[in-house]
Amino acid sequence: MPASRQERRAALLEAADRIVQRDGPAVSMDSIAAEAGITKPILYRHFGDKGGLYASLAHRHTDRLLEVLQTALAGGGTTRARVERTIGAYLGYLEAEPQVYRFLMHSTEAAHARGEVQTFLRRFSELLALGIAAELGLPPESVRAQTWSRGIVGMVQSAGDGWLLSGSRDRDAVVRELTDLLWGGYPAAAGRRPSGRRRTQH
Amino acid sequence: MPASRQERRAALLEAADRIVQRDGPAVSMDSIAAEAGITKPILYRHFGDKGGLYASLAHRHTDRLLEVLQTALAGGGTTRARVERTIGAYLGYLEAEPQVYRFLMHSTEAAHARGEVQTFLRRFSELLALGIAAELGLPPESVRAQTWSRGIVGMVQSAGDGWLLSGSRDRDAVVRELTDLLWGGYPAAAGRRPSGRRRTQH
DNA sequence: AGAAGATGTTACCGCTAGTAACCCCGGAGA
DNA sequence: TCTCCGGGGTTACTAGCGGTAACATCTTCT
Repeated sequence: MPASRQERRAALLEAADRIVQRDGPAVSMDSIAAEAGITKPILYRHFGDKGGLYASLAHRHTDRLLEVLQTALAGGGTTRARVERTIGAYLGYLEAEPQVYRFLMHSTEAAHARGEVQTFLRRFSELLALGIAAELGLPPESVRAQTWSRGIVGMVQSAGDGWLLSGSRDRDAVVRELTDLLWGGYPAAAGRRPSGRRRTQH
Repeated sequence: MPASRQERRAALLEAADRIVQRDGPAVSMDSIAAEAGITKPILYRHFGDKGGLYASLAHRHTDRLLEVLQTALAGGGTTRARVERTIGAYLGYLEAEPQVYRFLMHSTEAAHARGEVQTFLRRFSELLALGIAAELGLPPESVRAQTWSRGIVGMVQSAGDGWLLSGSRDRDAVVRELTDLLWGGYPAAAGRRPSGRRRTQH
């Protein structure tokens, strides 16, 4: 029955995932073990500690998401098209798996998974920074590109969060709004208005 | 000795703050009580539970920060000047009190304070949304303004985080970079480059 | 067959959040 | 002066958690 070590581990993660989705992230190791049909020490043999388990759990999800985003970003088309596609992919993921997202981002008890999420954000951010730097003809280590990429990542993440919270309205509309924002929509719109104090600046 | 109930409470928060700054956020209620020179049940009489204490603790800081940001945002000057001033105020706060910031945002154990931080972000975001809507002549409940404001808040927060992490370089440079990003610096710079696939788009 | 090692279990430890029960002391009423 | 009473304080406890040591069992190689 024990199959290979890898499969066993995968089965355990599967069980852990199931019960976390059902009972929320504030779940005891005993419960997880029970759901998997085994007892605690086995979990510890496989994952070291609770942090390790949650990290593995988070890793599966973030890895998949990273791949999706990477693909969306690397595809063809204009810069704007690629940005829109990537933001859309991210929001699509949120829409498809909101409970996973909430587990990763907002679970108060799953602070252990935080590290994986940070790593994910950092990795994607670095990726994006390289893309931006290349596109702008800046050196790959350009701090400007890094600041921008971190900012963009945070922007999409935060806006996506709010979007998810306020009962998902049309996804594409949000994607377009965010892209507009990146494309200078804010000062442009303000400059166009009479109440705006100045015209387009630079 | 017990002074008024309010003062007592403030003194307790002061003590809690002290020990959290010193020993990190993963601190037991016993330690906090000891630092305050009393015992546990008193803490519970004042704050209900650990979550309540951490929430109060967070509230003091977020309230102060919110006021700072509100002031910076509401001041005079061009739109861009006000944005720059507000971002600068935020980064200045991070620079001045990094350990407080880390406690609020990244402490794994202080997940209890999370709620307060969320509230803070939401409140400021709503404030900003109103400002944006007014400036753009949109209705106050405009979802576009809301998406933008959430996005901008997240952008600054995330970029600030990265900035703090990578040994604070010049703050004003980061402020300018972020403002540039909001003012359409990304497509503008990309459009100017030969490697960009197209000219300014839109 | 028998040793070795993986796999699983029971039973425990130490620590933490949270609480019940008591204690002590200052003041009001007789 | 004695007594009652209420609020600030403490001790001592419970329940449940993460984590581990020690024991049992089943497989497999020689």
